[in-house]
Amino acid sequence: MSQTYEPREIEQRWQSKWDEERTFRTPNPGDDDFDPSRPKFYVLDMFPYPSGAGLHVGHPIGYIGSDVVARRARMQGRNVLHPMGFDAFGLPAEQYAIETGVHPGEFTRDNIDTYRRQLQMLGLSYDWDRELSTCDPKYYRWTQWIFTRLFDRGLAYQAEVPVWWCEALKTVLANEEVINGRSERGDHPCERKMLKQWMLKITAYADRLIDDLDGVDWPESVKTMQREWIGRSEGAEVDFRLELDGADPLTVFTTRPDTLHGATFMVLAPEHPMVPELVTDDQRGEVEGYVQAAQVKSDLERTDLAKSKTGVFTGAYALNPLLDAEDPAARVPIWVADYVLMGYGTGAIMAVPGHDERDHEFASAYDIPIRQVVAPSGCEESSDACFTGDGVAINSGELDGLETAEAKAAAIQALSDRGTGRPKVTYRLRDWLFSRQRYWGEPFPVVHTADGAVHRVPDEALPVELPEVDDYAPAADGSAPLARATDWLNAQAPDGTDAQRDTDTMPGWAGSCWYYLRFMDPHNDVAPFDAEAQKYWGNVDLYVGGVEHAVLHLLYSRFWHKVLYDEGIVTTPEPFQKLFNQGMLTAFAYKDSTGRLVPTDQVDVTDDVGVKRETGETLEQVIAKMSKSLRNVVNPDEVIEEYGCDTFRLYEMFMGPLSDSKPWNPRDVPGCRRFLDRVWRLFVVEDGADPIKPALLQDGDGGSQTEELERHLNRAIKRIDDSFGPFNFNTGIAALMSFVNEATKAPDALTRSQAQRFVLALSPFAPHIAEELWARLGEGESVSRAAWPVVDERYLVDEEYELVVQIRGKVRGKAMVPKGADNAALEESAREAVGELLDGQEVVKVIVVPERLVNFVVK
RNA sequence: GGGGGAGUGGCGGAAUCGGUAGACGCAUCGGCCUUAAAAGCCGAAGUCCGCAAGGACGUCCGGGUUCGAGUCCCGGCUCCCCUACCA
Repeated sequence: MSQTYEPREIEQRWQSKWDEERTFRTPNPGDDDFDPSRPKFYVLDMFPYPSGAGLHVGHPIGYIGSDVVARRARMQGRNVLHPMGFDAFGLPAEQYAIETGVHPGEFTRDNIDTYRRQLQMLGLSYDWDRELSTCDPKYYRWTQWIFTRLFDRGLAYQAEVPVWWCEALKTVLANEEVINGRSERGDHPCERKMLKQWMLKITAYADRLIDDLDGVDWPESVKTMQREWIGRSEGAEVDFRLELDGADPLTVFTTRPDTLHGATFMVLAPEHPMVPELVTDDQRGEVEGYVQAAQVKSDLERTDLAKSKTGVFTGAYALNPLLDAEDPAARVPIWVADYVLMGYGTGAIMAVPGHDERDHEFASAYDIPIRQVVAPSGCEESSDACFTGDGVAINSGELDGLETAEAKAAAIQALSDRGTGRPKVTYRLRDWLFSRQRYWGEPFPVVHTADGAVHRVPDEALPVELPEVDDYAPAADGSAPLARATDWLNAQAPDGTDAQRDTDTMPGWAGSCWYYLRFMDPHNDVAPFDAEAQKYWGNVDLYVGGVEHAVLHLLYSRFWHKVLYDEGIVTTPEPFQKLFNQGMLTAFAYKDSTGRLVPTDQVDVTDDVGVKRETGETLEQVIAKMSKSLRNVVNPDEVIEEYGCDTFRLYEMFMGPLSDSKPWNPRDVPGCRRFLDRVWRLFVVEDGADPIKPALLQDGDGGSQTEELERHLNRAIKRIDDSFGPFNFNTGIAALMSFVNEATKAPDALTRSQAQRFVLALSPFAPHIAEELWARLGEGESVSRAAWPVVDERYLVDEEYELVVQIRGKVRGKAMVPKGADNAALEESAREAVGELLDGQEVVKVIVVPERLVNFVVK
């Protein structure tokens, strides 16, 4: 029998064994084999949406990283929860269903099978007994259950709101799903419409969502994005009385009440409800035309493309509440302009062109007066320029001389006294639009009675299962597919009266809001999860995923988690203690002289130079995202087929720090395979008959070379350990490579103990070859449950080291010196090392840094 | 416009505290092995000058601090990611 390294055979054999023996099964509190003395560790990947295309090599880089962490934690004696599941409701499956008539559930199931197969091929140590899928009624029963808790608390409500309507998708989309007026999925145009929708009151949690970020170990950039997304801003609401009999005052929001005296006009959003009421007859035609034009403009046109601001005068005037009505400055004209958005604040502003860039731009365009009311500190001059910073109030009556902060407070006080204003905190965050007129999602667990009341479905009647329909497409009028499931539609309210089910479904984000909790107890059919299990597992210790979820998923999950915390069913205020974002995996692409990217399959690459096959033109190598159009997408199946899964895992970890974005280079992959070949040959004589070198089956203590190897091994394990902090496994793997290089040069010096510790240190990265060598070393237990090797500090220090000798900071010599030598001895050795180079030089100063260098400073 | 990150050989990337720049891997070149090739093993290799010994220059650019700067400070350039009229 040949003893060559055959990764495919080894990997398949061990994967089957792990599967059969449930090697990575994680017991819960209460299970027979649960050991409460071990500390818990919950490592979670952001679970994937299983698309039809399968995984590409960029997908698993985070999964491999978290798997490496999970495997080491297990070897360090922790109870490791490391599960995987699928985010399975959502638009792509439904679009596919509409196009093909295939049930989205069937399509999704097939995709999940592909994903599961691909994930299992990677040798990831998941506890597959805990696998879940958000479209499974056993799962979404509890998603609905949580929704009813939100409903009971008044956090879920229906309202007529302006929403993004996507005609192509025939559904509403959340603000976040619309980018520049086009749908994020599919890039279809979208428009604003008023529709009755389910909303979740996430704004009630805005402050807690900001404040509790302080307690989690997340990248600062993600915390910043969340804070900015919530966008808390403090200021005041100010009421402007209109010069119009019987009209309600016009309320605006401002963060700068101190600049109220500088308000020379006001602006309403085109959608503002008071526009038709206050516009004068003279101006009506022009205003209506403008409002209509704004309505059909996409957001893209209203923002990006519109470099200059536009607007029209309504003919109406309002009165500044801080000024005497007789004061001519109190009378401010009201304009309509689309740079003011209905969705923020009150949809109306007081415009202070002296101290706001946008207002300044508008005033300049329409010749509106600019009044300076804040002077930069220490400078009494005022100018026509726009000053947006803090300073001292001027031209502001009673506020004059006050610093900006004081002036704000004084202005708010003055307004409050007059009953024309009040302090106000506004958030950029809107309530969460939570319904879709689609089929493939969780039905709402509510029924509507004829009297217009909404009743939530009692717990025991959950889940409200999705009915079968024969057409998944929304109707042309925008009514949901579920409206056609007539039998299903008719239900009863809890008191027995006739009722209708809700025909909307929840958005794709719903299921992912709490899946990390279900993993703690995924088969529970009397509760979303057992209280004991949740208490033990707590929150996620390490959550690994892409930065693209920095706001939406992570914000929504945090919101639901806090609601569950208030319900008393989770014990931590935050769901994810530490967050880590893996970098994006890119690929090389090639640009021709016109700067166009050439599809990779039309490029020949030799010696890192790309040449366009047809024309022979030399191309410039650049780094680009992997994309279908560039044909530079690499499929993991092929890499694993050619080199093996251990090589694939090792390469992905060896490329660079896990958080960095870096290019996949197919030419580098064989280097990692070569390393594993060398590892193998260190243990196994390939053309021999023994499964392992016989010397490795006995304890031995070797000679001086063994001692030297021991240093290398301890250094390598130290670097591996260190790499788990910053997730730069590339440095740890490099140290393992160095060890193998040394051991290969002295093959007889390697002892059994060293061989074992090396295999253990390698095992998180290349678990299959590690299991195989571990077994061949005669060990019966899986390497994944063996104890992680401990560094022996004594081997990290050398008794002799190389002292660098510099003259004026330039390296001029080296000397081997014993550790612990005193400064005088070091200087003496240094003088010897540089010899005559110091002759005739005047040494002004000698810098001695023990363990490092000696530097002679000469004139 | 705002926020975040990054610029080191032909390429991916190393370099605890300011202390030998380029670990490890790829590609390249040489040697050994072989009838030959592949594989493997051993070795060279930042750039420039030099036969060599050796020297000069080198971490995006320009200044500064220091005995000594990839690392610290000031100014500028380039690239990537996110975000975008939020009053």
